[in-house]
Amino acid sequence: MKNILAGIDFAEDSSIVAQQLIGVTVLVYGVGGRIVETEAYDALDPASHTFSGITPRNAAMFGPPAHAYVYRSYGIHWCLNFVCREAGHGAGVLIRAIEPLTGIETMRARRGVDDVRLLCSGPGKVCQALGVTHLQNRLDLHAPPFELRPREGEVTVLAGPRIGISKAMEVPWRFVQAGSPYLSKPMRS
DNA sequence: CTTAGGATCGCCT
DNA sequence: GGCGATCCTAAGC
Repeated sequence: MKNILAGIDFAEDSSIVAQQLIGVTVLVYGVGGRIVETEAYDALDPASHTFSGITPRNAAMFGPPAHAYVYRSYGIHWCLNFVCREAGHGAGVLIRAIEPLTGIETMRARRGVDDVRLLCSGPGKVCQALGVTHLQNRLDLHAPPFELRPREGEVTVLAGPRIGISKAMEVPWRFVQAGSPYLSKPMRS
C-alpha cells in the first residue's frame, strides 16, 4: 500500500501517526536512529504552518502522505516533518528527537559535538546530524535517501504539550518515548 | 539552575 | 516591520 510505511498508515490523523512513529528507525543516506520525540500538526490547528492555507513554504504538507516536509526555522535551522492524511489536508508530524544508532561518527562531525545525547535532541539538531536540508523537501519516504524501519518490541509513549509554540498550548500533541535520555526536554510529570 | 540575546529567512499584518 | 514548530553562548541567581 502506498500510504503504509514502517507499519504505519500515513493517511491517518497526524496525532495517531505521531504516536506510532515513536520507536521507528529513520535513516537518511544510512545515518540516523530511533525516533523518540514527535509533535503532530494539523490544518485545523492554529499552531500549524498550514492553518492559514497553502503557501510556497508549506506546500509539501498539502501533498501526498509519507513524504517529507522540510522548512527553515528562524532563518537558520532545518526541521523535518512527515506528511500525513490525504493530499490537500495539510497535516504532518515534526520529528523532534532521535536516539542515534548508525553513523554516529558522521553525526558527531556534522554537529561538532561529542555527547551522543546532544546529537539529535531537537528538531534543528536532527536535521543537522542527518544532513537534511531543503533538498529533501517533498521527497518520498519510501525511497532513498530515506529508509524507515518498523518499531521492534514494546514502547511506552507519553503525551504532553508541544514546545516552542504560542498558540493551542493546551493541545497534548507532543509524544515521547518514556524515560529516553535523548529528548529535547524531559516530559513534564 | 534560569534568563536573555543574536543569528537570519519566509511569510504575514 | 514583526514574528516564529530553534540553538548556542553568556551572564545572573
